Amino acid sequence: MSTILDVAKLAGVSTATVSRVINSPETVRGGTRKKVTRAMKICNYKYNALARGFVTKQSDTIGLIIPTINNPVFAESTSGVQDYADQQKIQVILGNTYYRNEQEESLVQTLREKQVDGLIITSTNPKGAIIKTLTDENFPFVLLYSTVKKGDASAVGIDNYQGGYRATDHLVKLGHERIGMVAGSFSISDRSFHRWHGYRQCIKDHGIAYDKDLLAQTDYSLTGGRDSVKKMLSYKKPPTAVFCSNDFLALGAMKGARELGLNLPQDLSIVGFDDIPIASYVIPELTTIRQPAYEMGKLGAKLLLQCIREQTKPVQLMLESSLIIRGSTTGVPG
Amino acid sequence: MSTILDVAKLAGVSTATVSRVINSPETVRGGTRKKVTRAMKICNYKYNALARGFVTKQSDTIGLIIPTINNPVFAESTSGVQDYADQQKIQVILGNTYYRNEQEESLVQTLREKQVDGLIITSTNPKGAIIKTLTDENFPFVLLYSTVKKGDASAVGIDNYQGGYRATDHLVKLGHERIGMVAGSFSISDRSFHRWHGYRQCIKDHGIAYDKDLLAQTDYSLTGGRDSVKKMLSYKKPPTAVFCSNDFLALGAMKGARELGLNLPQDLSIVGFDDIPIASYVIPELTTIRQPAYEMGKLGAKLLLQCIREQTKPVQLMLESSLIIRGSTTGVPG
DNA sequence: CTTGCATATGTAAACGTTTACATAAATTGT
DNA sequence: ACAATTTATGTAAACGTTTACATATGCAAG
Repeated sequence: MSTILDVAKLAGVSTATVSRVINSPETVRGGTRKKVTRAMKICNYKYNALARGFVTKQSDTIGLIIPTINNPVFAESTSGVQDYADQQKIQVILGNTYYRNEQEESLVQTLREKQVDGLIITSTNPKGAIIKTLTDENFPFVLLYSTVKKGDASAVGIDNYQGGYRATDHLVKLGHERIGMVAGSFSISDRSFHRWHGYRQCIKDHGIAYDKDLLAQTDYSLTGGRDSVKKMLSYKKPPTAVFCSNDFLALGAMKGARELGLNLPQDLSIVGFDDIPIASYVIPELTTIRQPAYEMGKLGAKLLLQCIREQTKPVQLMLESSLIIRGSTTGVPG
Repeated sequence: MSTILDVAKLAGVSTATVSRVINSPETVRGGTRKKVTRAMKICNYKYNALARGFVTKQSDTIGLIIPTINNPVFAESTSGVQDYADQQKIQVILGNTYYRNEQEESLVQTLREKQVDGLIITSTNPKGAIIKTLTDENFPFVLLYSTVKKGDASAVGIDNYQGGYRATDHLVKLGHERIGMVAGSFSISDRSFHRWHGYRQCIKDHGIAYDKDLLAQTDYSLTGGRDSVKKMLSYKKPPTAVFCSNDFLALGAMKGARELGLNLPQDLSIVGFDDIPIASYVIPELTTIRQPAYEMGKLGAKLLLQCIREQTKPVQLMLESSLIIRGSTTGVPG
């Protein structure tokens, strides 16, 4: 592979000049520029961005750490991050934690060794040591799907408590009193925990007694949703509605309910969370809390680059989520 | 940030020794090793993998280029790639082309400048100039979701023709004679084209006349599927079954049909392609051609690393796909 | 104790850029 | 045509590792 030096020799100029035609062509006279570009063609010169990163100490690369790319909501925000990064000529290294903290830790370390300029993290434990170290060492990063409203880490997220409250409120208003919740494991995601808080507060506010049997914690999967709901429906006093802390769980719940012979939504109302694209394409269409995943990713990337380039102060952005009422929820029977 | 040199000074050894305790600790005596690790702690030494990559000329990074991470089937193979890479201590830079050839080209270039060790590409145009250049310059890469059975590029894929044939055959065997196809645009994906070939050959083999009005080409999306099928169903002689060239299209078709008041599957049988996770969670459950996306990704990554490390000859791997019969297909009415 | 050998450590160049600074060349005004 | 100024180009060091090679150290056998 040929280097800048080869090009320089061939063109009869110095390496500095070649570097200049690459990075600021307007500063080199037309004639020389032509000589140089011609020389580059001739020796099929390929720029080495790694070498550049090495000297300038910026790699023009950021790391994106998410639980799993297989959840459409994370895929969506990943697109947002990538699109913004692409526009800014930045590359994105993607890593999945599968909700495992050690994996998150090792990813952070590896990516930092790779000299990424910053990190966007959907953390499994935003209050934990990993994030704290990052903050202490003043490494640029932003939290995505964050639950924090303030602090010394930049973050973008939605109000999960509010989301949970709204979802539950919708069910209560429809007349439901036995409302179950199928949540992602709290130990794995504080988002789920906040959503549950909203749920709990809402039923309390409406004078409905809390029944801990109506809370299931499971992994964020279709099967998790299905199995949890089936168990719940087997109780002597089954719920007439369930709030699921993401759409996968909700879709799974739909299936579980049907496998038990229920009609939807008459026999069971279901609310999801996220509003993944497929949510409006199933029957009944899924009532859900929409969160602006793509925008979140885009904004997160924007914030990170700001933080990298201008050393901005940490900010926490709370985006609006909204209840999308579709066909999967209806009044309580009878 | 401290460097190897700082550590070396502090420990009273040479940089070479420090480098050795990092890369091959067994070659340095216990005492020195301890001095060094202690010094590393003290100055909070952080390894610089970029600098390493610069000198060793390998970045331990590969690029993964896909049409869009928002299609679950690509998300699935991406997981496969990442899991294998992770296991091999390799990072993955992800890029979306959104089925645009120029985007593919610019991604390939940028990633090569970033000195990725190799590329995994789900190409929009595997016979085009981009791939040819890569081959000519002997750059390590493997094609994913490839349609090619042989050639001088490594590739892994399935037999899309066979998939299309099987899907159609299933419908024919059920008694359908007016079978539509909702395909992804041929100009954008030769996979879709191969699937259509299978479809065409199959109906021919069964003596069914080909009706070009029963072919829709659209973008690979839920709305694309919905709109195409609605148009088709508005014909004087509408199809009684449709084969969709991916599951998103099929799910969209389901919705479209229902919006027209049809009952599924009685009024319209639908076959998809991919078997994305949600396919078995909708009602009716989607009959589809399953392709082993995760395995494909994993295998692609494995192949690529082999190619990088051992300069292996190009190989083409054809994985098995299979027809998964579920509830979305049934006999022709009457 | 030596000698010889194996093993551990040190030396210094190399990797391909960028960039501060120095110098040379072109341009302007007189 | 010359000085003064502006603009273009060259020089060389720096970035943080690795690694071939040279040297030093430890150890075993005589």
